[in-house]
Amino acid sequence: MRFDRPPPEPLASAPGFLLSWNGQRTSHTFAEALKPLGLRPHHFGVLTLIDTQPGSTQQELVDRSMIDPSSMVTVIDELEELGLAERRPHPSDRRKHAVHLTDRGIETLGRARASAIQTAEELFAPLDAEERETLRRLLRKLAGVETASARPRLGAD
Amino acid sequence: MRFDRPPPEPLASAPGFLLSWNGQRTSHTFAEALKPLGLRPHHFGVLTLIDTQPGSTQQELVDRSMIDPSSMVTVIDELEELGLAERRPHPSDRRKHAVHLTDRGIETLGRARASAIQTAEELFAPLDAEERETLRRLLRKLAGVETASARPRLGAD
DNA sequence: TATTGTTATACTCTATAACTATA
DNA sequence: TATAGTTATAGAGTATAACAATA
Repeated sequence: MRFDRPPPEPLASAPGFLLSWNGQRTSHTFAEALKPLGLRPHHFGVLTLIDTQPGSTQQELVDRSMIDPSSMVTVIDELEELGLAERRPHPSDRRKHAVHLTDRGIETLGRARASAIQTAEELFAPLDAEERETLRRLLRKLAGVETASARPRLGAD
Repeated sequence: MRFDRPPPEPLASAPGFLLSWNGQRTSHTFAEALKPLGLRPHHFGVLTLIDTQPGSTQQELVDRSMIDPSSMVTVIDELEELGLAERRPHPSDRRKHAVHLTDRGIETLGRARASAIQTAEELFAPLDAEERETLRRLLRKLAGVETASARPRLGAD
C-alpha cells in the first residue's frame, strides 16, 4: 500500500477503509522513523513497557503488549543483542526472567521517544489541538478503553 | 495481535498506537466477515471498483485501489477462478484487459456489502450517529482527502 | 522507448504447536 | 498438572525486479 497520497474515492468514503488506511499509514510512518535507531515498533513498545515496570517477566510483557509469547522471545533476544535490555534471574521463580533496561537502553528509549513525538506531530499536522483530542477520545471509546477519569497521557507515539 | 479486549495502558493512551490498533482490528474484523463468502478484503475492494466502473483496465484498478500491479494480477486471477469477474479484450489496445463482473460477481458483491454493513454496525456500535460522523470527518481530514462539498457516501464498509 | 500485464522470487510478520525446565 | 520460556515451522501478505507483448 502506498501512503504518499490520500486514498481515492470511493474507498475514502468508506469509514472502515478510512480507519484501516489511517492505521496502516500510522504504523508504517512510525516504523520508518524508528529505522535509523535500528528499532522496529515492537522494540519501542517493549522498551516502553520495561521502562514503566522494570523487572517484568516476559509473561507480564506479553499481557501488557498484546504480543504473543514466541514473538516476545524474539523481541527480547534482539533487544539483548542490541545491548538495550537484559534478562536477569527472577528472585523467586527460576522459570521466570526479570527483564531490565541497560543504560544504553534508557538512552535509546529517550531518542526513540523524541523521534515518535516528532513523527506524531507530522502525522497529526492536519488536525488542530481540539480535533486531535476529539479523535483520541473517539478512538478510545471505539476501542472500548475504560475512560475512567483523567489519566495522564503519553503525548508521544 | 488479539482484538478480543481493549489495549492496556500505557498503549491505549498513545494516539498513534490507538489509531493503528483500531485500524488493524477493523481490517481483521472485515476479513473475518468476508471469509464465509470465500473472499478476502482485496477481493471485495476490487469487486466494488469494477462495479463502479465496468470495463476498467488493470492499471486503472491499481490506481484506484492502492494495490500494486502484481498483487492486482493475483486478485483478478482469483476473482476469475471464483467466477465473479472476467478479463475481456480491450476494444482499442491489445495490451489491456477490460475487466467486468459476471452475474454471479454482482450477486456476491451484494452479499459482501450486506455483510460489510452489518460488520460496520457492530464495530461502530460504541459510537452514536453524531460521533461516527465526527470520526469520519476527522479521519478524512487526517488522511488528506479533499473535502470538496458533499459527496454521496457508501454507508457500508 | 514506454506501457500493460505477468511471472518468479524474496521478505516481513505473525501464528501454531511441540518441547524443556521448573513449579 | 500447570506455567514460563523457547524452538522450529508454516502461513499469509506484500514488495521487487525481470520479462514478453504491444504501443
